[in-house]
Amino acid sequence: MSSDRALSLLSRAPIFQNAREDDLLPLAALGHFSSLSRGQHLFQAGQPIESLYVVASGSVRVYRLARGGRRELTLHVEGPRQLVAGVAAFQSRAVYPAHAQALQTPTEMLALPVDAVREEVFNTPTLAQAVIGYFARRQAELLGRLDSLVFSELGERLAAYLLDHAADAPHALPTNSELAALLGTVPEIVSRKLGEFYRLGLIVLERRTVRVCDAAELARLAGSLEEGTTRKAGR
Amino acid sequence: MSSDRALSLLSRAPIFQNAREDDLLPLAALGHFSSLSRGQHLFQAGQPIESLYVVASGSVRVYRLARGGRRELTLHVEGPRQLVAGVAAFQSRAVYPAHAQALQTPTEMLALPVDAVREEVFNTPTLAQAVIGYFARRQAELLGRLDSLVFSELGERLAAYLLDHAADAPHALPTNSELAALLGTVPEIVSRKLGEFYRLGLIVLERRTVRVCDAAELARLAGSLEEGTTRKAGR
DNA sequence: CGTCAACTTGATTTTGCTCAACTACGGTGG
DNA sequence: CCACCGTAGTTGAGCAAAATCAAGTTGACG
Repeated sequence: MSSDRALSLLSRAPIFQNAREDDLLPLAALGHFSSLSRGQHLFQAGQPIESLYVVASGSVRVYRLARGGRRELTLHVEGPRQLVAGVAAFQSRAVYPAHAQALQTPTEMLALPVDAVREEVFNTPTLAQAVIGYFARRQAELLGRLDSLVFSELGERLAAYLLDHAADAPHALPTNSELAALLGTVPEIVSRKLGEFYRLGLIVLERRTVRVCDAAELARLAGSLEEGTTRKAGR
Repeated sequence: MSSDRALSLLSRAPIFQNAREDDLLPLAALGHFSSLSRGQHLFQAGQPIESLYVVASGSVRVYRLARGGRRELTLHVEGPRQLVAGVAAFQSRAVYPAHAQALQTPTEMLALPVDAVREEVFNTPTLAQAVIGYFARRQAELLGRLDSLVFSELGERLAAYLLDHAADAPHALPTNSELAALLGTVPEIVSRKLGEFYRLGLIVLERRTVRVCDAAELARLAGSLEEGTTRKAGR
């Protein structure tokens, strides 16, 4: 039965990890699964908000457009058990503030009606607490994005990305366009910078799979942010 | 008695607007007021979080530093009844993620111990609801900052600022350094752009007071974001 | 084998940053 | 009352990063 699957997914989602299964039952009963293929949209910015989603399998990219679609910025990429549109669901605004698109070919999503979720969260203190913690974490992440985008230049952001994703194991790179959206730039520049890192012997590229050779040097390139935050405070 | 003042401030703070006064009493009793003069720090990034604050009078700027202090980015400017460090208080991280500094010469703050606030919020469903709503709004604002910083260039951001603050009544500009921190750039560029707008007849400047003359043209300059979001969706 | 999308690369332009000089204004103390 | 100083503002010159435009190249797939 589909609501069994919904329940088991919900109870393992980080956002609901403190809830008793009983409290999740009504939500699980209201949820329904859907499946998307790569590139399909879960929702688009400006559509009225009806559901929030939990990723069951695959992954979803949440992004915003600008300059008439010429540029895009990826806000999050969410994998299994993660929430999509979780924050938007609790805003008074009635429309999604961003686009969401499946990245893999089957990407299965559990849709939950926002009203039911809101009611359930507000009536279950442990859930409310979990949601508050989740939002706070989310905001911390966003602040990090914000100042890396404002303060550091592309080389630093790319180096940080590589360290994050390919430090230990080799890593299959997304397309340059996706990388560009993640880093807040355009594909050409990503191509150039990757080429530069390769020529410097910092990374090895083979059929879109990247391996870090000189992690220390990459860290140095990525690191100008760290220095700033290490400064000792004083009044 | 000081806790009367605390109570009246708390009960009128937007974040607590749904709470009964009874629920706020214990917080009011634990809070204490302090006074800062312009430039003094309420806290610095990296200090352990002990309190969150409600502005009683004056205003406070929350900002981050980078490049060893050469650049700064103002995240929020909060006036009376607004919260400072409200989100940070609910993160598990133990230190403030940004700096906070008084902008006016008496700036009075009510400090509340984070533990007490957390407990109170988690035990009072209406408060939890208010906090969730507040966090969601906050995140929406941050997303707006994010994409204006990533997608639009300085002229657009400055035009948007002017429309926001000086569209109707004349407006006393902050110093160029403060404006630069708000817009994510350096004072020189602000000076140049303001001069440019003046030469184009879009604004009038007189002793650091600005008045908008040609709102329509400013809106056009600020507006390249709007166009993007108006596009019709379709796949 | 043809086509399409992604990637690469070069040339050019724009934007913003940095450095440095210079001006205007508001005190302060002689 | 005036010389002095410090801060904020303005402006110019040079430079670096990134965006843009425009070819080419490669590779996957039908």
